[in-house]
Amino acid sequence: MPELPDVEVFRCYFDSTSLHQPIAEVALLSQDLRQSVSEGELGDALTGEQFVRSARHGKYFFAHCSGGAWLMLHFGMTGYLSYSRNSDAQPRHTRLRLRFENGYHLAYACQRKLGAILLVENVEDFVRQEGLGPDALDPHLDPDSFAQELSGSRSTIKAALMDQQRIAGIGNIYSDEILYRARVHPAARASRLKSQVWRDLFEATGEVLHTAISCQVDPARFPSDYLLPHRDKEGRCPCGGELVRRKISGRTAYFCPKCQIRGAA
DNA sequence: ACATTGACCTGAGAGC
DNA sequence: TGCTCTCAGGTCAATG
Repeated sequence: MPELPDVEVFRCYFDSTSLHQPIAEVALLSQDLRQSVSEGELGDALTGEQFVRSARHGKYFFAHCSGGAWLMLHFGMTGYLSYSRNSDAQPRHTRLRLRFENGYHLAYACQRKLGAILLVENVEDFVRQEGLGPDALDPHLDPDSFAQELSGSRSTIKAALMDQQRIAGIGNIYSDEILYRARVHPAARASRLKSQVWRDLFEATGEVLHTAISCQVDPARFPSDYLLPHRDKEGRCPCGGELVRRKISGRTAYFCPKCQIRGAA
């Protein structure tokens, strides 16, 4: 699940629960995530310290610790955070648990082990090392640089939007929504799109991601003319037509062939 | 050098 | 009920 809007909602949840609280204990319950530090390293960096602020780049979450280190969490396909009073109320697939001195726990849960837990020295270096593109909601991102980043791809526009090295934060779900709002066919070749299409895609990206965050990524709260509430096998496009479900660039895409004709072959 | 494919991991849901 | 099969919103190594 977790794409940029999901991670931003996690970040706000973290800020409202876990900032400025002394950390009493660190428990790493699985070491076999996609990437992980050891429990010892985590304990050394976090125990007795507190989180002073958080950050996000694309789908990556960072928490700055008073000792100087940043805790980096990536949520893979199934990760989330949960803050609770009792450790027995913790989620089933908790991989990391922090106990604060106030008695509450913050759990990082990840059913499939495709997430990551790392310690990094600073966010900018990490982003550079990973080769991540600008965050999709970076206020410095403008329509021209957006178009330039993506039009260099020889792939489909859907794959280009999901390429974290070009623009960071967009995954399978929100690429579908952005393409739907901009009325662009997901299999359109990125290199062939016209400048007006790029402007509409840029605008749709900001609108879709901001809307998803303000809806707390709850599909029931999305505007009804969005694709997401209808994005399932039986779903129909708000225009009344049938949605197509098809693998495009290796991922399952949902789209309306009547509405999304721009760039179609 | 670039894009595409399959593997990674676990569990839910469909179909028999 | 229980078994097998397919699929899932992310990434990365291997392949073309």
